[in-house]
Amino acid sequence: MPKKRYHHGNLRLALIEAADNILASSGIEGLSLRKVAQRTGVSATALYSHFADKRELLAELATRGFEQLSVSMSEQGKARGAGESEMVGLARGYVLFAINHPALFRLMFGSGIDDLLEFPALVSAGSKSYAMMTDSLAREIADNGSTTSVSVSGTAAWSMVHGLATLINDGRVTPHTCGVESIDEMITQVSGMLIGCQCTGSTGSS
Amino acid sequence: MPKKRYHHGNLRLALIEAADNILASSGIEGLSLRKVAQRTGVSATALYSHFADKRELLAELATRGFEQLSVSMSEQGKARGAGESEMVGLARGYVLFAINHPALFRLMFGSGIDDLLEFPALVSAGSKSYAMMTDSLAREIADNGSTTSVSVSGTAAWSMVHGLATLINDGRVTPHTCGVESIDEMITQVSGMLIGCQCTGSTGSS
DNA sequence: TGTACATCAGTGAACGCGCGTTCACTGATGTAC
DNA sequence: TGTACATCAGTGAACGCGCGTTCACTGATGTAC
Repeated sequence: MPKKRYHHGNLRLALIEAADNILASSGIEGLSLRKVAQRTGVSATALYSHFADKRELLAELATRGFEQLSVSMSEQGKARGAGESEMVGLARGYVLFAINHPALFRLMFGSGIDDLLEFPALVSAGSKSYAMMTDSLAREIADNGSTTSVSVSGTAAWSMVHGLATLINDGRVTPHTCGVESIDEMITQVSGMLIGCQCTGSTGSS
Repeated sequence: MPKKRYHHGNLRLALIEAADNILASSGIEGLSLRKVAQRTGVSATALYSHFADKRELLAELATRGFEQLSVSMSEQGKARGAGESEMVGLARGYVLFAINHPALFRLMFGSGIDDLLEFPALVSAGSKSYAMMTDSLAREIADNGSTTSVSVSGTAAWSMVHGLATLINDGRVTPHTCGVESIDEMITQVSGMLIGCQCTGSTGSS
């Protein structure tokens, strides 16, 4: 590929990757179209041949983020240690993705994109991680004969995992506050409590 | 109090309240000093007699937010239903605060303020909610003779409650996806699983 | 009680900045013949 | 194989905007005497 051509070749992909890098290093508020263009070595407006506007670029980033999240979850789900439930593996994949891509994770879940319902690919990619968790959980529950409903357990599991990821990224919990040695141990210990949850159910009566 | 005076009387408080209203209605990205001044009926720069810069105002908002959060938790902790553990009450107070003040909640935990360690009042107010949870949890655990460490249980509990609040605010879970009738039932059901967690501990061996 | 004066809360014009987006354009490319 | 031409990716100047912050200032206030 020669050094300088008028046509880029695959500008769309190059723009996405540049945006991804800027997002990772400067956060969502540091991500401007002008910086994306500059890093790609292209005029500030070349981007409009590939995206309608900024929101469309952000939606693309978020969609790809959800795909990476699913990959991370299923990888860790397969690679889990002996005696660990699949749920713990998925949880580890979820949290590891979040702490390796904090700004992207924030973009995916935060209100960074106004009307995300306008982007069906984003919505469906987003649902996939939840489905992976609840499917796995349904299997565990069936094995255990628990009485707790899958949808409540699924919400609780997703909440715990998502909350842990968020609190770590925001610096609110650390291995030190959790009384363990490493982030990895924190993930394992906390997500290990998930199975305990759906075995015993709530102690609240009423 | 006469209608128009050169000196406001309590401009600092009025600015904080205006900022709070704008935050609630327009979100963090819609909150500018000029709008705060305009809503307060004061020149754009009057604010600088009371705050060093925008960050200081945001830090004040977040600090007050944490104080409100603590109040909500202890109120709901006291008002909990018969048979419910204190933990469930605290969790309900936490989530209700979050969904009643979504933008403020995001400011408090998100990375909206650059160097929040510079604001000791904010840091200590922020720690209080966590302490309330872990203290309550420590009491429950002592009652139950569980073997799980308080710090791991505390992290797990906070994670679940914080995650639920966040996912509700981001529109990722709803009563419908959770298979229940109302937000309130969702809070009760999900946070009710907390006690189950610290009773049984992890099933993971290793 | 009346006056002089220091204090400082609030003013208003102005600054420089980076932003997303528009517009008419230019030039490289691939295809039809 | 060579040429004409339609396509459209990428250009560059310009737009209007709202922003945080600065600066020298003004005028209300409370206090000392």
